[in-house]
Order: sequence, then C-alpha cells, then structure tokens
Amino acid sequence: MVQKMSCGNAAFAAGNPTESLIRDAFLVSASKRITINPAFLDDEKLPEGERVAVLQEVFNRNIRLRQLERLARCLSPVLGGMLPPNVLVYGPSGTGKSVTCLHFLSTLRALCEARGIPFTFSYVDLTTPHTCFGALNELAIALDGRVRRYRKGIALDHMEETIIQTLNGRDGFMCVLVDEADNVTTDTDLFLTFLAKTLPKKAAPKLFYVFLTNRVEWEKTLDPRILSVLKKTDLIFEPYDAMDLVEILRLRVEKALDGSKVEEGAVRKIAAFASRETGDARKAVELLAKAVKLAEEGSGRLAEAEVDAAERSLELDKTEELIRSLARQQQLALQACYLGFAQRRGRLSTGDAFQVYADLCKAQGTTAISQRRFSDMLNFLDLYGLVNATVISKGRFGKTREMSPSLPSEVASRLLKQE
DNA sequence: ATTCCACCGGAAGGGGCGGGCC
DNA sequence: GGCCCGCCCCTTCCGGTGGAAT
Repeated sequence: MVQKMSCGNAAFAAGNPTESLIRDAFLVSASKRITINPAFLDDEKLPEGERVAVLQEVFNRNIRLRQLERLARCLSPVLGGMLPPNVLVYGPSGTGKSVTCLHFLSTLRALCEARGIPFTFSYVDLTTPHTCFGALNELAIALDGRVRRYRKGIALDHMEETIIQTLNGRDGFMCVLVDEADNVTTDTDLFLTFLAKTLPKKAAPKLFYVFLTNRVEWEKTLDPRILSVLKKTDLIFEPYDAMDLVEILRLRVEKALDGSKVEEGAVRKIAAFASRETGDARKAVELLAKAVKLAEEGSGRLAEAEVDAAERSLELDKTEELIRSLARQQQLALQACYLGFAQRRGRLSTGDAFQVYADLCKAQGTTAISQRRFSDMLNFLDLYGLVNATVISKGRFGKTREMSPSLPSEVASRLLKQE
C-alpha cells in the first residue's frame, strides 16, 4: 500500500480508493483520539519548565501539604540566619520525596533572596547505585555544575579535596539534597563521614543536608558514631492516598487529554488500583497512559473497562520484562521448566527438570551448570513467582521439589516459542 | 522399627572479573 | 593505563531428611 502512495499524479486522481482509505483511517483514529498533549503522560518527555509548572499545580492543590509543613518546621530557621538540623526523609518510591523537597528548597531560596540571606542548594542524584568514589563524583559534579565526570582512578582524598575547594568559593547557607542516599554500595560510612564531619569543618558555607531514602532500615546499617555527628531529624512521607491520586490524575487528564472522553469513574478506578498497591504516583500515571492507549485502539472512550484491561496488560508486561531481564542460564532453566510442564502435564521434579534443561543446553550448544546450582536457580524462580515450587517427600521414592506452572498461559506459550 | 530413595542445602574452595588505587 | 584485591558465581562434597516400603 505504501508503494501506491509514492506514484505521483495518480494519488491526486479523483476517486482514488487508496486516498479515501487513508482519509477514512485518519478520520476513524481522529474520532477516537483522546490524547491532546501526550507529553503530559510521560514525565521523561516533559520539558523542564512544564514539569515545574505541573508540580506547582500539584502543590497548589494542597497535595503533600502536611509533608511540606514538616519540612518547613525543620528548615525554616535558615530565614533567621540559624543553621537547621540535617533531615532524613523516608518514604516509598513514587511518593514525591524528590519533587517535594526540590520544590520546597527552591521556594526557600526565593524567600531567602527576598530577605537578603545567601542560600543555595545542590541536588545529588544517586538513583543508580554508586561506589563511594562514584558518589563523591556525583557530588562534585552537582557542586561545580560540570557535565563531565572526573576521571576514574583518582585517589578518594583528592576527590574530597576538589569538593572542598569548590565549596570554599562560596559562603552563606548551603543545602545538599542527596537523593536515594542508601544507594552507596561500598564504604557508605566513609562517604557519610566525609559529608557529616569533614565537609562542615573544612568548607566555608554553613552546610546542612537533606537525605532521601526509601529504605526504613537504612539507618540501622550505619555506624552509630556517624548518626550522632549527623544530628538529624527524621521525616516520613506517607504514600499518596486515593484522594491525592485522584487529584494528580485529574490534573494530568486536564493537561493531556480530551476531558469529554474520559469518565470520572475510570480516573477513580486508576487511583484506587494505585493506592491499593503502593500509592505510587508514577505507577498511576503509567496506568493512565496505558488505559488511554487501549481506549484509542478500541472504543475511543476511557471507561472503567479500559482501566481493567490496562492493569492486566501492565501486569503481563511486568512479568515479561522480568523474564527478559533474567540471566541466560536462568532463562534456560525457566524454559526447561515450562517445556517439562508441557511434556509431563504440569507436575515436575527437580531431576526431571534438570534432565530437560540438560537436553536444552545440549541442543543449544551451551554448557549446563551443575544440578546443585540448578536447584538454587529453581528456588530463585519460585521466589520471583515464575514457577511454583514446594519441597515434598515421596517416601521411598525420595524427597524432591515439586514444581507447577504459575505464569499466565499467554506468557508461558510466548516463552516456549522463543528460539 | 528399619531401610532407603532422591534430592535438599550448608560449607569450602577455585576461578574470573571489575572496581579502587597508584 | 595497569596491577591487585575482594566479591561473586560456580562446582564439589557431604551430612541430613520425610515418609513409603519392607
């Protein structure tokens, strides 16, 4: 069909069937179109300015008000020229920790500016795990505003010195916001000691920190001496409740969609799903986007049925994503299990599964791992809910793990079709 | 009561690899 | 850029185990 379009004049001839075909297709999809501005359904694509505006709107609707109040109580001494305590913010992912804190700090900066109090803040993003060196690197980048990373292989002392030098060019109050502070994989204590002890002593600005983490037990893994030096205050960010999520979703609907094609019940249902699960706003928006896509392919209206379908489809996507992210051997083990299930009608013992797996390996020319390892792998697959495995005794015929399938049939059949 | 199956799961040791350091 | 050390993955070894069979 594409070729037909390219043949110049013919396309302009009256009554060209292809032309009307295209026009009809366009009209049908246009009539079903719900999205007006897709960028508002995907934070990654939203330009920085718009993102700030959306957030502003969220905060104007009194969402996260209590959390902002708590932050204000802790950090407002800055306005009086006093050094506030360090703050540790706990909260599950998607509860708006980072955005709320960023919003708060930039508002605080504006207030300070109006009063002539020098105040700056930097944002250190440790969302991807870092070694101590990597964390210092991120900190240095955040402070001096360069894009380029420092070269690997520089001594830690030297990194620390660089950071101190950078800070000594400034004065007044300075807040460092450390996102996902628990993500320092090695020498966490070293990193924190540097932040809590060395920097305040050697650097010119009056420093305080806001640490964000979603692991409540993080504090327990730290050296108690560091904790005492930190002199921190703890804040908790509760997950969004269904009402908050409804507000957040409504805002997105207003910005991104044709409101007349979106049913209120659908929005409430998404909020209910998301709040029942984790109260994660990102997940809620993701579910909204998926439901809209399904609605545009189908009825052209976003109703509760589309939400249900989207929720199910996301669930399937998630398991497939999980399977894709498995290591090669783990994938083979999983395939072997489901091959075995297909051959032996469901139930499968470790020995049987290992046999299938070994054959599979031979067929693909990979070397098989030992049965001991394979057994651990089955444990792992069970842990992730990709198979069901329970240890049972068959008396005289030994003890074994009996496995049964747990994946939805669509996923399982797609798994078997691979290669 | 004892035996015995078929595997479980802990321990120990080896090898490869990547991060930290110079 | 290159070396070294620690960590992780893997294998091998082996004592342990629940209940049908005897």
